[in-house]
Amino acid sequence: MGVTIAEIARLANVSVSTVSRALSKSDYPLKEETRSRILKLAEEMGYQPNLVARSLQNNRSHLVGVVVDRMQNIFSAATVQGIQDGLRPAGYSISIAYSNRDKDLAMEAINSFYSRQADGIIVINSWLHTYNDPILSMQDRPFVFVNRRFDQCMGNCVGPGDRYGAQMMTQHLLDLGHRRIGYINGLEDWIESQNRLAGYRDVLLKNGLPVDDTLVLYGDWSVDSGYRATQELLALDNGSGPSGQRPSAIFAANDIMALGAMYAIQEAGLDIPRDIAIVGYDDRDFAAWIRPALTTVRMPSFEMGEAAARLLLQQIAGEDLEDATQVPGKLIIRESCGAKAFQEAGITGEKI
Amino acid sequence: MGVTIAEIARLANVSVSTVSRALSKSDYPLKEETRSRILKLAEEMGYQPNLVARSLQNNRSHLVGVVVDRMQNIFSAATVQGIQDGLRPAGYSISIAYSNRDKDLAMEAINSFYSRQADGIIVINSWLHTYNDPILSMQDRPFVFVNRRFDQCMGNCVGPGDRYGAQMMTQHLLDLGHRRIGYINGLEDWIESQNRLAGYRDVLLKNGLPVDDTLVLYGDWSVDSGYRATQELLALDNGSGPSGQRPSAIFAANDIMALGAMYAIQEAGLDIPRDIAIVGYDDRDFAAWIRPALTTVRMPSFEMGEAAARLLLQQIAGEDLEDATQVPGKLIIRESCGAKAFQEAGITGEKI
DNA sequence: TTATATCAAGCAATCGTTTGCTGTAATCTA
DNA sequence: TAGATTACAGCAAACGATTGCTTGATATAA
Repeated sequence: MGVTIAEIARLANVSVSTVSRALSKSDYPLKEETRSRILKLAEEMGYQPNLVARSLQNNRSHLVGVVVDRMQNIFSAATVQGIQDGLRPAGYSISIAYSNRDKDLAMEAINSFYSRQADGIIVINSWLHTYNDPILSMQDRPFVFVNRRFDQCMGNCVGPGDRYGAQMMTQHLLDLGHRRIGYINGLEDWIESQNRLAGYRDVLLKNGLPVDDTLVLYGDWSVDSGYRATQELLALDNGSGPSGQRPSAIFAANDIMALGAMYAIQEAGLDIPRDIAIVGYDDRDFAAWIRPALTTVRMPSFEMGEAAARLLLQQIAGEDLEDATQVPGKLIIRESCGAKAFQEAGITGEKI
Repeated sequence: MGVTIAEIARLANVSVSTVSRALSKSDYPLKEETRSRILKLAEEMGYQPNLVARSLQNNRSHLVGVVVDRMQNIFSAATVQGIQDGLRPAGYSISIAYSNRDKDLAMEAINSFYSRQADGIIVINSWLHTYNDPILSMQDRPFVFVNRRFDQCMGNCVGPGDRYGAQMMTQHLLDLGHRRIGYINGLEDWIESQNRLAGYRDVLLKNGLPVDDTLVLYGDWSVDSGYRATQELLALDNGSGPSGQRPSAIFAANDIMALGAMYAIQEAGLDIPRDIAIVGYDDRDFAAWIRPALTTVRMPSFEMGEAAARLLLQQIAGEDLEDATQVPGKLIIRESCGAKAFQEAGITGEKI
């Protein structure tokens, strides 16, 4: 199909080796005239190297396989973008396949990548909770896990700093003067739920505040579950002393439940954030669009992708890491937490 | 790295050709004993064919390159999922690169795919309105454009049936009894805006209704622009006869502006859908989460991906199409249009 | 029994590049 | 001027799989 170095060699009256070296070995001793003649010819003929042939020869495909659960997963998508940005400067392309959270499909994808001689594999894994088969088959080649940590391969893992993110957010609410903060967690067995709840607890304890279990409820990540949990929190207002009082702020473990919480609050005739503040986690696109705009923690999906690319490149270069990489999220302050009103009232960041 | 057919051949005491044929040429005359012995050995040794070597030999990479604008574009992501689903059964993998809406980056991606000997290329092109360079460079090989049509290559294009989608939605509103329907369009020079507006007009005209230009406003796809346009539409209510009356329904050309419209309506103390119905376009995830849930038209992103895969496979097989492929969207009826209340009131689908 | 068809499996070229080794001319050193 | 370097460029063997052609053995037909 395309132009080959053999054709260039014929037209330039040199051997294929000379063309090959003119094109890629800039340090090889070649007469300047010869080299430039070949380069010019290649340019004119529109030569594009055949990466397949090159791969076969050097045993380096410059291809990285990426496994995601679903393409539409917005977090995975951002991570893929980060991976690509991190890999492109090094001349790597990516091939992608989705697992649909199915172990067999994931295995199939990984095998297919290896058949294509991928130099490494990145698994964006928001679902595998235990370390098993797919990983075993990767052991001897460069690979990175994004989103899950496994003790057996800490150095190959990149995770979001969920605990740290929840700490930031909780501290932010404390700084705004809140002392009773409701927490709506996600499904109990998700690692995200555990880490975020831990971050919330960390900060309360550090500040000498009680962790009141009546303020911690569980949802299933859905709008409805956030709505119902909030109704429960609002019903706490039974006037029987501070411990029974409803919270002045609610921290939902994701934006979707936070949205449900907002509906419950508005339905109760209360104002956000004046009567009650509400914050979420993830920073999905709608968080900026709803009113009041949602204060939240941005998942560092893109940055995790960049980190994964770095890590993989290091492995390919032969270096190995000991510890897992944690990428911190970012506090996104909008309207629903009341920080703006707070600032406009001329109050500084001091606790009230 | 991996097991090669040469190693299998040595252990099986046969030549590499025999192994190759046992593994892939099921119709080649081989003694059954030999074949099964080789197959068993390959299985035991964990043989995985080297697709790079195979590609070099048969001049078929079974790889398809996909160019998207951004990975995070939720529509592109769904299309990629569809492409993968359509391509997998045929044994194709995909490589992906993003263009960031930059022509040079897109060209770079396309060239890189060709360097890798991709058997075809799919460009998910929700951005470039004219795109000559890449088209020219792809002319001689299989390729498909998703989301944009080009006269030079109609048969290689897959588009969403935006006009049809807007027709469906407008008809739906008419069926619910609405006669004055406000329309908030997107940016005027976007092809989406033009097609959707055309669909809205089609149905009004077909039903003998006037197309009142005071009811057609333009936004820039943002929440705010939908909000402002709706305020204008509400201000129409000046009591100076029917032509000055505010609409009883508003059709926004995307869900995001529809969200802004909702805020304007709620702020005016009106109820959705009782006082005024509001519908959108796209079916973004939040459309199902907001209250009232948004009636909208689902973009057939996934289905366009499947269609693109089919089209590409046909081209690879040597068939060529004449006409562009249109994939129709789907009407998603939720709460904001009032259809449910309508049905619950026992009214059938007849026009009032 | 001889000529012919059929079955099984091997030989070797090929795909496009890379690279170790070799060969030859030009240049340098003593 | 002889011998040793250096500078350029070609030969040919890889990389792993596929496949047209050939060969030898066996079965069938005349």
